[in-house]
Parts: sequence; structure tokens; C-alpha cells
Amino acid sequence: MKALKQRSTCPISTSLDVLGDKWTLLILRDMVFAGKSTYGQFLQSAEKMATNVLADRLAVLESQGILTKAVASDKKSKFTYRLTEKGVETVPIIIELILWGTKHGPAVVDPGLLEELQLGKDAAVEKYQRLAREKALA
Amino acid sequence: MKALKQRSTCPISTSLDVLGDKWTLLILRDMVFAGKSTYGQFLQSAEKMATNVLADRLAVLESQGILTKAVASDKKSKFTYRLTEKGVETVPIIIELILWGTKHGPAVVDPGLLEELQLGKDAAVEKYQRLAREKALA
DNA sequence: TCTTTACACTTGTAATTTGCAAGTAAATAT
DNA sequence: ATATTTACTTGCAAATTACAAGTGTAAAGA
Repeated sequence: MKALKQRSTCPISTSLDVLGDKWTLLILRDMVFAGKSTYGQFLQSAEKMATNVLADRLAVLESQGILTKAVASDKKSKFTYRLTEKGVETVPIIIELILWGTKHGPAVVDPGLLEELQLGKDAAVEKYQRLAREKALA
Repeated sequence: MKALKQRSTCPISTSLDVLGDKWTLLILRDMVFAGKSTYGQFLQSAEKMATNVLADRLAVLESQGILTKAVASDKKSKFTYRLTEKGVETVPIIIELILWGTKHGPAVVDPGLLEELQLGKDAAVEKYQRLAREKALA
């Protein structure tokens, strides 16, 4: 049981108590935009997160009800992580990070996604939330 | 000169390289929603950030062009921090954190702001960006 | 003028967190 | 039976954070 320390009652602060680090939102990104769902898949990302940090973050995300952990349907030695509705609702945050990083950072962006976002942010949010919800049922 | 390490070219990752910690966005929150602009004011927030961490984050934010530092108009021993346009454009990210924290966290929220957000997110984003831009000119 | 206060940091040090390499353990595959 | 896959755990050095105290400069007060 991972007890999180709450620094204040400000909603921004409480959000950052959970999401405010360099790794957590990358795990959620991998689930939403890359369809990943296992420990091994998360480790393969370009940012190369350490195994112990990944294990720790997955435990926090689970204890906070952002994702669930279950034995995979194909293998008993494998676990599947799925987004809860609380997790799906981080999509707008992630989308805003994409837009800001694209505009102001040294990022290289997938042109397809960028066009989609520029065409309509709300539509893109809904699309990726829908896909994530469908994936969560599988 | 604070050199940031870039972990990948993903826009989410590059955004988190700068904003992904527990303190940076709280400084921006204080500038946008509380009109704060000095080191002393930032220290007085409910979350009680350490002085060395504040100094470090302000230096990073300045080096990344998210805010500027200038001698205050009233006192030569005082500095005023102002948001750049890059800084103003973090407002949508902060607003999404407010909405998520309000809905899913243990946060206690200002009812006025919440009503404003529920009435129309885009309008709220524009309002606080406008206020921040005006403040930056003062 | 001398002292005190206000403000913005810097420094030192202990505790915590991270990054890296290696090891463990259960379930499959060969 | 042995090897491999998958998901971690462990140990340790390095980096970061938290906490307390100190420094330096400008302004204000006696």
C-alpha cells in the first residue's frame, strides 16, 4: 500500500502529488497512445525508465485507482494493466502536454497526430478516450 | 545556465523534462491564479517548498524562457518574475490538472473558479491567459 | 551614523529518490 | 529436464530533496 503525502488541498497540488514526476504520465501515454499494457512493454519505451522505478509507479497508479492489474488472459506469468475511468480522464492533461511540447519544445511529432489535434482538440480527446475505454474492456 | 537533459523527442516527454516535477507547475499556478511575482511570495504557498528548490526551479524556468527576471520597480533588492508567452501557454495544462484533481482527488476547490470552469473551459483558459498577459506587462 | 529589517538567495548536511547492474522466482516452451 | 520468458527485487553509488542556518545587499528606523 503506497501512501501518498498530500501537500495541500489545492487541486493542482493534489494532482501533482500523483502525476507530478518525470515517469508517471509516460506510462499513461504508452497505454493511451501506444496501446501498451504490460511491464515488459513499458520498459521498451525510448526514455528507458529503470525497472524499480517502473514497478514503484505501477504500484502507486494501482493504489490510486488509476489503473488495475490482472493476470493476462494468455499467460499466467504475465500481468495486464488497464486504465480505469480515472486514468482515462488524464487524457486531456496528456493532450495539453503534447500541444505545449510541440509548440515550445525540441519535440519531434507524429504529423498525423498533430494534424488531428490541430483540427480539433476536443474531438481528439474524445477519440483517444474512447479507444482507451475500449482497450480497457479487452 | 541550467542544461536540461532531453530523454527523447516525444513531445510529452520533452514537456515533462521541464514541467514534470512536484514544484514547477505550482510556481506557475501562483503566478497565474494568485498574481504572485516574487521569491518571497512563492515561498508563502501552502505547500512550503524549500528555498533551494525554489531558487533552482526559478533558474530553470528562466533558462527555458518560461519566465523572465527583472529588478522590481519599487526596490532594487527585489526581483519581479514575469511569464513569457511560453509560460502563459501552460495555462491549459494547469486548468486540466485542476479539473482532474477536483474530480478525482481529495482537493478542496474554490467554488467560484470551479463554476467558471464548468461553465466553459475554453473561456476560463482565455480569461486567465489574458489576465496573465496583462500582469506580465505591469 | 549605526543598527535593524526586508529580501533573495547560498551553503551544509542528512534523508530520500533515482539509475544502473545483477539476481530471484514462477510459468512456459523445447 | 533444461532453457527461456516475464515480472519483478535487491544492492549500491549518484543525484536530488528537505531542513536549518548563514550570507549579502538595499532600504528603513533610531
